[in-house]
Amino acid sequence: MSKKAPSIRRRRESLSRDRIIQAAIELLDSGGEDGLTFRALAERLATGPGAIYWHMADKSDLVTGACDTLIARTVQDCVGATPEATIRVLALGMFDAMSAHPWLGAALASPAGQLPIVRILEPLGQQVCALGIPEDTRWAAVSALVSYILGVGGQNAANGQLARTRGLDRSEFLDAVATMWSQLNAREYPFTRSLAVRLRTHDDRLDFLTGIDLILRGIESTRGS
Amino acid sequence: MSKKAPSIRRRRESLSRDRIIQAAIELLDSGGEDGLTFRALAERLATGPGAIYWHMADKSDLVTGACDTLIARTVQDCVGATPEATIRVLALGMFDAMSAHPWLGAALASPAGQLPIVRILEPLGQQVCALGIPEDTRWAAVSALVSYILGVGGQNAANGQLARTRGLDRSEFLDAVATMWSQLNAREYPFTRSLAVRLRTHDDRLDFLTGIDLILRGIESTRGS
DNA sequence: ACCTGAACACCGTTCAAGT
DNA sequence: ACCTGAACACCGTTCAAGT
Repeated sequence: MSKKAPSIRRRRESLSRDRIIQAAIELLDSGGEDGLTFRALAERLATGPGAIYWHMADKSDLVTGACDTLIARTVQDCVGATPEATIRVLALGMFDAMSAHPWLGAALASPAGQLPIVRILEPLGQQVCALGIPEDTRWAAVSALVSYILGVGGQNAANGQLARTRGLDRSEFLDAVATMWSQLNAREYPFTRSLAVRLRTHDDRLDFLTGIDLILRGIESTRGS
Repeated sequence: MSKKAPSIRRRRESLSRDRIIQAAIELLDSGGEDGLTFRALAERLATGPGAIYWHMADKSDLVTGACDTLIARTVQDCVGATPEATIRVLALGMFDAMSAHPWLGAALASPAGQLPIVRILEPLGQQVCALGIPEDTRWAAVSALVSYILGVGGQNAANGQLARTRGLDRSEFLDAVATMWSQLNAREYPFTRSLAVRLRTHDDRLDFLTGIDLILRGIESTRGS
């Protein structure tokens, strides 16, 4: 995008880690986890599978790079008026990123995602410190936030992948799950059945935020002790 | 194990869904997620890959069955003196199951895990109801608990898989992570660096329980509102 | 230094053929 | 009804060979 070389044919730019990772993200976005293949990636980059191995160690390196790029983008410039507000913004940013890239939740839960997770662990930890939480409960607070965010993300990813496999859109899928739940044995599964109704109308994003607020309240209640 | 046919050679019991799932669990336990293969499974059951397809729909069916069997075992007979105590027992049971079967966390976060998750959703939901939480915040409460449990499980699974790949035992692995964290840029990653020390000595199970208690306190603080 | 593409050792899944 | 095992269409990864 620089203006230095105005009308050079940019079709044959040489391969680079960044270009490869960008192409990997596009493949993941359009085809899910199974869509990322060395052969498909090579084709998209107009080269052979072997060329990619010159720049990337292996498939795990590819996934780590994709996660890292997206999380870095999500986390930058997240600020709110208070520590609580910033935590909410960070959490919502992750939620939205995982919604926009349904493979992200699963990838972060894989070994390849462990390094990128540090990028979200750090700012959350800083905000928890800013909340004035005593040192011995800081880890529990941050761990609860991170695990909750990743847990919700993983669930969304799994549901999205399930829906895609069956060729359903979001509301069709929710309807299918709701129907399945409402057919569960009434004596064994009263609670899950009672959720079935709620499922069709609920707002994922709002529910997610409610969960964050719940954890924040739990965190703040430890401040005095 | 019945006594009906005392000395029949039990080597050639015919295939069944249960026997296949049991073998699948053993394979997953010993070889991780990559260890479960139709060919390896067939060999262990002294048959061909095709035979398994007579009893199971596909690999996803295999994984769902394995998760379902383990969760059902974990959840049964979980009772405590109070709803809070029961929730703790349920959560710890899941934590221990995911520690004993390191592939379980990842499997539950995959599409194949969505059905088995209902088995843990239900008793948690029932206990949250028993806590007297108003209906409109029940879902947030249960969702926070389930997501947290699955999130922690997923992280443990990812770490375990990473450690296994590099042939490290638990303390060697923690040491490696702690070292990596302590080498992060001091200005960008002060919080993560401060965790590095703690990491070598912390108790996963205890930290997990602290997180559960944190969420429980958050839940209880909504009871009045 | 960087790329090519055939080849290797695997997968999940299918299916004609057997009993 | 249940099982066999060869065959198909893929994978990730390697590596001699090119430029």
